[in-house]
Amino acid sequence: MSSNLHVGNLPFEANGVELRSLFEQAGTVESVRIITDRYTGRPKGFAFVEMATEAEAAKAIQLLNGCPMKGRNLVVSRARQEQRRGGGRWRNVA
DNA sequence: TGTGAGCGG
Repeated sequence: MSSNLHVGNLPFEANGVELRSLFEQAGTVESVRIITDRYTGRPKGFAFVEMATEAEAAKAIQLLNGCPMKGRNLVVSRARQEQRRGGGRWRNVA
């Protein structure tokens, strides 16, 4: 049970450790994943932060959304539907 | 490297 957060406007100078530390101020961070291009290996400039609960996720949004980080302000919002990492395809659709 | 959506363990 966790709530995924989409973090945009992420400075390329930021690391998952810094992001995690930031989000831990809002609650329990399950995991932090910085998105990088799988084909070029370049950072896409945004990340996903998994919070323990929806309440902490909401708190993280209020605390870290628009928060200045390394000269850039973060954009924290709820992640989209998680049907992206389902292995590339939905489950066996009838 | 910028308004973006994750494929790894």
